[in-house]
Amino acid sequence: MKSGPDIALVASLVGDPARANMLTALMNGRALTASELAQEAGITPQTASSHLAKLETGGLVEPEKQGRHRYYRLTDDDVASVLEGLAGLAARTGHMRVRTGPKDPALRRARICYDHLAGDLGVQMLDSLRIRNLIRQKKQDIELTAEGERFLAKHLQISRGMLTHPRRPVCKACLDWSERRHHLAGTLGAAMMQRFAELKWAARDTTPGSRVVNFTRTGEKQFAALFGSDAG
Amino acid sequence: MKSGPDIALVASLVGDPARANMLTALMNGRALTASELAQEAGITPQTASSHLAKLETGGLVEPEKQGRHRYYRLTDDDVASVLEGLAGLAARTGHMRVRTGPKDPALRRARICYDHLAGDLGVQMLDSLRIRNLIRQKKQDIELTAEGERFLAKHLQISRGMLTHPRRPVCKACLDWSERRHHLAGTLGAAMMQRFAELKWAARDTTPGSRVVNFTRTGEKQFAALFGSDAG
DNA sequence: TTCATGCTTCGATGGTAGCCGAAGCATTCC
DNA sequence: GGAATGCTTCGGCTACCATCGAAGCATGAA
Repeated sequence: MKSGPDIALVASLVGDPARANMLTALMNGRALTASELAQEAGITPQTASSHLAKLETGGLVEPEKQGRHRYYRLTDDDVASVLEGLAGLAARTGHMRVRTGPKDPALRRARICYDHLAGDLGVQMLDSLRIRNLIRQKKQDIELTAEGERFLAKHLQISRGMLTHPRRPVCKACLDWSERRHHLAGTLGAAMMQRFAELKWAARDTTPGSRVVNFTRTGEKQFAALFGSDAG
Repeated sequence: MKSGPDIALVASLVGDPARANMLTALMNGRALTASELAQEAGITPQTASSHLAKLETGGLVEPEKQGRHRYYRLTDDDVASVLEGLAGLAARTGHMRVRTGPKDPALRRARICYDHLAGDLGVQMLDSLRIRNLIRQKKQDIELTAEGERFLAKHLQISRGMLTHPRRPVCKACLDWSERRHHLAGTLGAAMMQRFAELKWAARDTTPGSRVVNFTRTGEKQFAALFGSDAG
């Protein structure tokens, strides 16, 4: 009767609390074992196994066998993007998973979204790039300008060649759930986040499962110098 | 301990097939009544009422009372965007929602879309009108040409004056889910469908809740003469 | 008023899916 | 080899929720 993609099937996968917790845990881009995901969701391994099998056939996660462990990761950042979108819808109705904890402000300020920077600083960065014509954005589509290439090479030692990937766009807009605006995804978003880490500007929170990104004092300065509202 | 929006709550709303069908029906941006949505989802009004209440508190749809009808529309395009994202994920796993039934071929051929003709014949009709310059189409916007007015008056006894409506456009392109192309909506689309019925060219299927439109033998001939690929 | 239509609430039912205990493979370590 | 770990499969239990019939409001028509 109806045709078109079966969104109910995918949505119901995310719709279960246990699976949703697993997926959210995977949003930091790292692969986790089945046991870790079980613990994250607060269920027994056998139940988790069932859930993970469903997520796998649904194409949301991908397994990687390693010894007697089975590591799972999100299939790609498209999945992450949809999850962030859902988070955005949930956020504005005020429905949070649990009461806002002490880490919440930090999470809103800077966090990992799959493999790129999200939160206040992530949005701010994309804004800055756009305003200074380093990228050109048409709704969801973003492309790097010649100026942008020079900027990246000069300040972050990122060359255009590093960013090419057979199945992933260089730039992509990802909707930020805490800011309700876009931040930068794609290989460029990933490369920049990686560079921030390498330069010791920022580091992921050490507590396992956390998505918080902590900026160092100097990192924050450097970041502000490049992408601050009064930069350029 | 967990923070962040409760994505499971929102996702589970979309995860139910009936609700997903309703939401997909609302994807064209138009508001539909509760009954229409019930019919779209293939459920009874009382079940639909329950679903719509949930969708409303979940912030996915917004009601608008009008007389004794209750029109629902998607809250905004953020919701639509997330639904598209989910559709994208579902599409690449090859999971389509195809409920094959005995009526299915008939439904694909000709059916009611709100109050106008949809399906293969609906798309064919719009194509024919466009090719013969009876209408002028710019993406979603369609306008009737002078030739078109003459054509309608001559062959279907439809005058321009019958089509004016305070809140509804004369012509509009409506995306056809079975053909994935546009068919004709608006007051003209409705008037033409009504005329087909009056002329006994076609009639809606008698089974309640069905959207199938059955063409009579002579009706099919007349329709083909006007809008067939070799017509004009 | 009386009737019809559109929608909602209530109550009961049934199917489905999440959940865990127990057992079964697979891999690694001793 | 045997033991331990990580994960999966199987079976049965339970809880939830979609579903519909019947009845109750609200609005509009006659």
